[in-house]
Amino acid sequence: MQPFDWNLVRSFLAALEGGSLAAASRETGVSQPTLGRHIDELEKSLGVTLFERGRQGMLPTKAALHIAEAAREMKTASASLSMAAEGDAGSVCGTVRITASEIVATYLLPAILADLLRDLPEIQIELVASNTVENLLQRDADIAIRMVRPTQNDLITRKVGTMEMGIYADRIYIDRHGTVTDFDDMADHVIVGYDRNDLVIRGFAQLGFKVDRNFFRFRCDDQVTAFEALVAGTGIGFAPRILTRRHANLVRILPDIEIPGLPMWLTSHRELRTSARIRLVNDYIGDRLTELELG
Amino acid sequence: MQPFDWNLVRSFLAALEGGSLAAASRETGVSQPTLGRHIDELEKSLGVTLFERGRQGMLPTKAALHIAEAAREMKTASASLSMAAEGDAGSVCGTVRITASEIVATYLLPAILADLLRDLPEIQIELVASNTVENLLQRDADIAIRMVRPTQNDLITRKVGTMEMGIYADRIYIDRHGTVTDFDDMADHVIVGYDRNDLVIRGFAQLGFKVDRNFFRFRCDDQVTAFEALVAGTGIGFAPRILTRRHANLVRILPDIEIPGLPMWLTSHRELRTSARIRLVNDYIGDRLTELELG
DNA sequence: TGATAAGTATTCATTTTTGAATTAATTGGA
DNA sequence: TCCAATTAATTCAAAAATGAATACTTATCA
Repeated sequence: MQPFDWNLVRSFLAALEGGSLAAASRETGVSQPTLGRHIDELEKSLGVTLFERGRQGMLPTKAALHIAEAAREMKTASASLSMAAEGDAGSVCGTVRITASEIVATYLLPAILADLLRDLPEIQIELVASNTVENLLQRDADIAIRMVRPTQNDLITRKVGTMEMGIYADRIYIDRHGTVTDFDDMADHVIVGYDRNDLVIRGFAQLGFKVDRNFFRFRCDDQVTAFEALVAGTGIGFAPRILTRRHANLVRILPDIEIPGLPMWLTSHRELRTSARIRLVNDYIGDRLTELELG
Repeated sequence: MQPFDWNLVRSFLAALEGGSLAAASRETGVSQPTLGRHIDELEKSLGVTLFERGRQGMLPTKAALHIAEAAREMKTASASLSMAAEGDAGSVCGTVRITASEIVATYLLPAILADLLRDLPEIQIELVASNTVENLLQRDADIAIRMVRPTQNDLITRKVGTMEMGIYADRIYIDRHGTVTDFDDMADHVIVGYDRNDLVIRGFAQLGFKVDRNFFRFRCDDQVTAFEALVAGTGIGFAPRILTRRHANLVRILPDIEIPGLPMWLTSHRELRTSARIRLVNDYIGDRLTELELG
């Protein structure tokens, strides 16, 4: 059994995930002809057809999907390896890549990062605002701040507080449509909500209120946009209480309804704890987030 | 963070496990200058020194050992990948690599494999007689026959019988030294045993007889050599009963002492069961071993 | 139907990687 | 102390991999 060229696996994964050689080429920076040759070679050395090519992009065969799992394991292990090495390199200067939910990245982190950049002059920051859970094991980011506790192993997680939520509307909206004194009144109002995230719906279910998607008359994928819509007087909506303090015109509605708060988790790969640089940033952000008055 | 050349990891592992570039070169078939350059390049792209070179071979640094685990994971994943592909390729011709304990490989398998080679003409066999447990996950072999149940996950294991043991001596020895009627008599005799394997010692402990290494006056690393020594009349020893049938001059001693038998496990990687070729060989050997009169 | 866009394959000059041969350095033993 | 053996580094010509440019194929849509 002679081993195959491990680099071919990287090209294979890129093609599989990109859906086409062209996409993979854009993603990886490797030229499209090279990627094509890599796939050819991998197919030859494994004796298996991996893609039906042509038409529109490359269509993975069953064999390709079968192989994919092991290929991702290789990628994960390679990321572990470079992380382990990074720890040994142990330099404090360089880039740290952070991912956070849209709300946190937009409204909470900038102030903290501004101070961090001032206090740690050798460090550069990349901030990715995204609600999709990046894969820390494959090092899509060094540090993640999320509202759900990560399930992957080998991650170091620290709870940095709970974001208390409330129901709010802008005074403009209240003046125009009257206030809400009872939960049942809300059926007559414009409710602002997120399109994809069913967190709020489940939250209501916990409280005994049955609502579905149609409960929200104004829906929006983007949490930041939804919050700004709330501030602009579009309707009634749910918002982290810490954000509403900055807007004097936001009025709390039905303060008696207890909405479960969102826990905030700061996460990084265990290997990264051996990297002085990332540990530094991790601790800095963690401390600052913990200090915030989230209630 | 730009990714590094994954092939460098293979060279790194070879150098680490071989202990020198030259050894790694012999092992992998890659030339020694190339391996050296690979290590250089890996060190450069990880920013870490991996080996103190010179003196006698290459001395791994702490960083190298730190990285090694992830590197082995990559190797394991790559083996998984090629095994998965092999199943999809589904060809019946080719090589199957088998590892078995010395006794099994020497005395039991040859007859079986002779038939197998006749019945399955497209298949080639590599047989490794070794008491060290090879790593099936890294594909040191496709099929393993062992006296201990493998503990690794992702392995498919089948018990193919229990090798009953007995205490024997050749008639030559008996004639010269007299027979043994009581266990305590054995202290006056030459006992043949394996040097490293403490299985027999533990077996005695289970039976309530306390013996230590010095109990064996003739010790030998090699199980096959030990058995042949027994046959040649060197002394009294333990042997699988199935082997003693071939030697009419071997006399069973103290037949009332019940020695626990050795279970025999036939193992292969789960992915390999999807390979028609290996499944074929696995089942063939499994059936034939099961049919043996091991008692 | 033809224009367009998006994809894969091919060609070829350039760059990179490789191994055979050789050199240099170190170790262990007579 | 010198010799033999073993090791890593260097040199250089040959082989392999790469990307820019280009050709080819096929969906999509007016």
